[in-house]
Amino acid sequence: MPDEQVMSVVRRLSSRHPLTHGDVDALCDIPYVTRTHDASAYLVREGEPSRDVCSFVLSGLALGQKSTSAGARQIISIHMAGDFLDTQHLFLERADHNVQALTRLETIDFSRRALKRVLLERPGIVQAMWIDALIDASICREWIVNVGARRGISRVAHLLCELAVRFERAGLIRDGVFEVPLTQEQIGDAVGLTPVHVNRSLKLLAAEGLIQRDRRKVSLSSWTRLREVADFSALYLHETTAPAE
Amino acid sequence: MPDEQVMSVVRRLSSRHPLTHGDVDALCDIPYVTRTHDASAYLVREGEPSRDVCSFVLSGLALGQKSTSAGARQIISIHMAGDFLDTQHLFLERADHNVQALTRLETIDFSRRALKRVLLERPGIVQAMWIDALIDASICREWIVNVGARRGISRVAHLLCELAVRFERAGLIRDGVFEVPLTQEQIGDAVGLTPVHVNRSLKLLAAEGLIQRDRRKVSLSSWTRLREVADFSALYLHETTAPAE
DNA sequence: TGCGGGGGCTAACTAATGTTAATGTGAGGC
DNA sequence: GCCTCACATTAACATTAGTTAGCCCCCGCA
Repeated sequence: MPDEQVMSVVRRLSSRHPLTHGDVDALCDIPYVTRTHDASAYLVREGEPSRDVCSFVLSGLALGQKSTSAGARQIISIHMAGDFLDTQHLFLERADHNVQALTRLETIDFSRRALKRVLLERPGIVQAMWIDALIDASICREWIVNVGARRGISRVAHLLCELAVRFERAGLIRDGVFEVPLTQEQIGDAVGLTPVHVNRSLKLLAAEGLIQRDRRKVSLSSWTRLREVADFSALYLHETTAPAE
Repeated sequence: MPDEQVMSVVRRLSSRHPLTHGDVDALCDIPYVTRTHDASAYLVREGEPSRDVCSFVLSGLALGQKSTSAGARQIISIHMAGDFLDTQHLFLERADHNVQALTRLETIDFSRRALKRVLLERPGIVQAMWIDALIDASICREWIVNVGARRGISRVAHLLCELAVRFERAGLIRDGVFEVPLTQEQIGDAVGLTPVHVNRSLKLLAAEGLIQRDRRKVSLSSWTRLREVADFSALYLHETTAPAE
């Protein structure tokens, strides 16, 4: 009988591509452990050999990030409950970015070797997992657009829109309110702005009545107008089940 | 006997992961046609269903790009001889970005359905192709850093470094000189700057003696110093065979 | 309860980049 | 061989975003 933790992995993969009973059984046979990481612990370091595990987030948030020689940090991905952490390194020998826990983080760590073996034997799992990795890459492309082609306030708004949609899907929103557990400096690192300018932008979004804030809790007062400012379209998230408007 | 065009695909995939004779035979059995696209022709359009072919570039350059509602265009990838064009949409139902020929472009177009079937039957090909897609995604991450965390002149320098390494690998460099077939406006669209600022930056790089320019022909006068300005490290390209320094 | 520190907030100033617009220049068409 | 057009170049000016710095507030901790 599969345990509940592995079932959340199965649910995720099934949402990407249908799995057979055999697929599910094979997944359940992969050796794994669950782990807890403290906030700000590093799971993966740029330049080091890929880990011998592949992690799936059960709770908490993690960040992907790289640094420049000038000391600037760029956040390149945000991972939440229900996301894999290592799909981008699954078949690469060396990590090209860091992965760091943002909050206390619970993960399932599968044996990478066993996972790869199962993948290569099972077309359904290959497709599900590959699709998952492709969607990560699609998000990455949208981030290039966000950071390269939009002005400050839109970048911040776009990040909020993306988090709202993804948190909603992950069940992290209660009564329209969600917590963005990023400091304003970290938001800046994600969208390519300084903390001061992030502050200005958030203040402006609130003043325009698009969002409401209380410390790090955010609620979206006008989804329509926020989307507009953010130039947000959920197409790039490739959700098969359309999220509520 | 496999023809020369398909062999260039085999070479590419073999460089990612070893293929068996059976893998090669299977690849050669996939139905394909070769096509020529005029400069600036669209191959893929954002929002449309994925094409029923998967293309591999034989010659010419292609761009991946998205637009914002404000009318700005962001180039998100550059594809040259030896690159696949569709790995990012292979298992997705809808295109999330445009793919456009930058120059006259020759491609091999494989039947997507047949390619997927062969992939799912052959672990070696899955790995080779998946690795190829993962490296595309790694480049994408570095582009986020470039556009989000570096100042103008470094962004331009970084793009030149990347093109130099990739062109070298694709055999497009003669006597240290290569042609960047992008207008300065297009360079700007790739690195998130206006054409005026790209011009300023190129002029400055030339004045500092890091590059030499003659129209769109570029040669790197000081690879070491250019790398330094660009904050360039080739790690993210995941080349297994290290390129000459 | 007092302290210490991190993060939020704001202001004043600076620097980087964008905008607009005018001019130059080379390549291809007729 | 000239015209035309797209692109490159440059300058002057406008705007956005970065920098520096100080204060405040909340929270955890002694």
